[in-house]
Amino acid sequence: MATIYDVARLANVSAKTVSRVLNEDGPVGPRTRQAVQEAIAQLGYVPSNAARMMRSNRSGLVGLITGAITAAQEPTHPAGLPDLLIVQGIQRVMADQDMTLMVADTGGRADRIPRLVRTFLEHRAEGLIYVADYHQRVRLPPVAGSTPLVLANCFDDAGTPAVLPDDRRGQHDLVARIAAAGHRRIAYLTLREDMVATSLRSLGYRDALAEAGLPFDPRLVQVAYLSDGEEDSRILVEAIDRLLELPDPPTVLCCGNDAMAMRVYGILRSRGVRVPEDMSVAGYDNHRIIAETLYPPLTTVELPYRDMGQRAAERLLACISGQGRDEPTPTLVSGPVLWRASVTDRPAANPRHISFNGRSEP
Amino acid sequence: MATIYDVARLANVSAKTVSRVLNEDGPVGPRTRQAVQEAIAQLGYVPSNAARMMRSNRSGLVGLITGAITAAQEPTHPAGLPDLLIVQGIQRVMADQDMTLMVADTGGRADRIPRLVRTFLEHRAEGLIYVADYHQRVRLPPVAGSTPLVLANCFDDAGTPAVLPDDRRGQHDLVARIAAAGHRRIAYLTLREDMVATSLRSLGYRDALAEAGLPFDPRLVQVAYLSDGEEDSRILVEAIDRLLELPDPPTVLCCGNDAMAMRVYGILRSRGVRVPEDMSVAGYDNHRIIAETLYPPLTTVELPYRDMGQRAAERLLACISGQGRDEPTPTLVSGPVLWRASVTDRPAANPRHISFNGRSEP
DNA sequence: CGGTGTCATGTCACCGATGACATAGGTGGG
DNA sequence: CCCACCTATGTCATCGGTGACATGACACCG
Repeated sequence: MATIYDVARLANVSAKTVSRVLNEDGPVGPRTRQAVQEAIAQLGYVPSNAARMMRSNRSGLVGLITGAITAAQEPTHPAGLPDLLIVQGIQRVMADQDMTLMVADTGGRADRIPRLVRTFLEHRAEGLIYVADYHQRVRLPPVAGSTPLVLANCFDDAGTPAVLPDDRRGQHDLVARIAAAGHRRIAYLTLREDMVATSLRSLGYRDALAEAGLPFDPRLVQVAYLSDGEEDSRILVEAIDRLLELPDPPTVLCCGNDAMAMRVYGILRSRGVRVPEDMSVAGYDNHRIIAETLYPPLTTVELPYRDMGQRAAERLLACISGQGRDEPTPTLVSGPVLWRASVTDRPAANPRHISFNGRSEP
Repeated sequence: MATIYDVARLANVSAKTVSRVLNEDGPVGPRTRQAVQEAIAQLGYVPSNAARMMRSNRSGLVGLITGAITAAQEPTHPAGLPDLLIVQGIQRVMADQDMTLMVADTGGRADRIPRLVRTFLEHRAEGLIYVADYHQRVRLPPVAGSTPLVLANCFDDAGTPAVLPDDRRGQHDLVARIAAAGHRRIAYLTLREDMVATSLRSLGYRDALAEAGLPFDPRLVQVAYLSDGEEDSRILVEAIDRLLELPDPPTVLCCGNDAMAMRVYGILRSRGVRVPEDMSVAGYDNHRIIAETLYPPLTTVELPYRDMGQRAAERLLACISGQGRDEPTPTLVSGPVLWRASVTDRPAANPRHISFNGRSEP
């Protein structure tokens, strides 16, 4: 690859003059500039960032560490790739700032993180972002040096700047909206209990009930986590059957995520329960391919991954420029409720108790 | 950040000796090595890749350009993010080779590509990969210099090395398997006709019919592309209704992708047609969150994105090392048929003609 | 006991760009 | 008319590593 000296020789000027043309530094005569630009074009010269960096000490690089890319293939996370939307949001902000994003993937193995961090430090990344695939607590090895770190979709105990989804508020907004639509018996099928999102959303659910003046009925809350295996839908089936058999059954099922809602559609149909005529269903995540393609389209809450990425990027840039005071408060990001046809606006006051028998259709 | 000279001073040796310890170059005395390592640890020293690169001329970087990350948000591509799996496959191979992947996103605007390429060249990336979000023909600006380029999920007219899904074979394998299961009337609901995948898969469909000794009936092939808008499901509904009204209706519907299959489930159910008892359904892509979560689970063809990424990465590495002769032949990658419960293994020989009336359930 | 390796380490130049400073004309004010 | 000043350009050192080569201290061999 051609160097600045090759250009200088071809244009019959000094390397410094070429540098001036490139960076619009000091004054350059019009015909000299012309000659230099022609030489650059002719040689296909592209300046070397490495050499530049040695003097300026600015790499223009930001490192991103995620388990997202690889984790998506693991059956552990059936939800798939939504966390990559975070990467998207980050990428966009960085591109606007002329920063280049370097992406590394843990391959699902946390023990690789130190090596990745080291690689980024070798490239003198100006900051690092760690993106988790779902809202969780993490414990990362300390980053050597003064390179700032921001956590996205996760947090730690060390007060590292973090950007998190506002699960409590999201579930609250959804349930509040559902209550406003006239529903009084609102069931909640939760994800695994040990997930951060589950406990936060449960709080949001109760917040909204209280605000709406509705009583909290523990029988309406069921843990119905589905991992990948098919047999696990048994848990979900049983949970739904229990709800349907209640003397005063719910008129709407809020699901832990959209994938669960999709299964719920199938299960309800196999019971002869129509969605939304007999039973409304709501999800969480706004996993669009599901929510928009299902029939009827699914009412859900946007999990604002892209916004979170954007906020994380902005927070990191603030840290890099040194302006951002290192407030340990996590940034909470909330998304809107997306009201679609899967939840009726005026539920029947007292829906008839629906009988069913096994999996056969009515 | 500490330099090699800081380490040298602290360890009372020359910088070169530190370099030797780091790279296990020439011989170093045991106590000297010890002292150097302690100094490195104490200072948290990390060597600068930029400085290293200036001499060795090896950056260890590979540039990846994609519209994937941003395009996923656009409503144009309801399929979402599967192409990111390609990135995943690439990432894995590169990590194994101690290469760092730099990812840039076009934000859906092709006019940004030259700038991104330039950035990568400034960083002296040793090779570039362009990843498209669906199988298509592209036209990229030429990459200045001798930096090799590989196309993934797309191809051009210039003979640039490319890695592509074997759509023809995939559809063939699926239809062949379905025919082997005893189906004789196999319908095909295609994606948009102008897509590369559509024409290739149509060929595969006909290949398989011919092999199985089944006649080709043009009435069984319907263009049923669904873009994002809801009203477009009308096209799909009409296509299905036409098929159901045939005097000799199909026993199985092959869909252009899994998302379409998901809609087909809903439409069939609204017609009182049971899946798979009355009608089998197959998809394409193995979009796992759909295929595995639907009830019944969806028979589909794996679109081997991850493999494609891997192959693209390997091909690029071959180009970089100069071994790989620049064969302009595209690499075709095929994925397996995933046989699940949505297609019956022994269809009724002559399924009764199913009557329906509008959207009401039976 | 001198020559010849080998080991352990140091010296120096160089990779490609740029900052600090120098220099050579031309221009205008006092 | 001379000097201060601006414009256009060049010179040189430097950033942080590493390759090429040098050096000093032993050890081994004939």
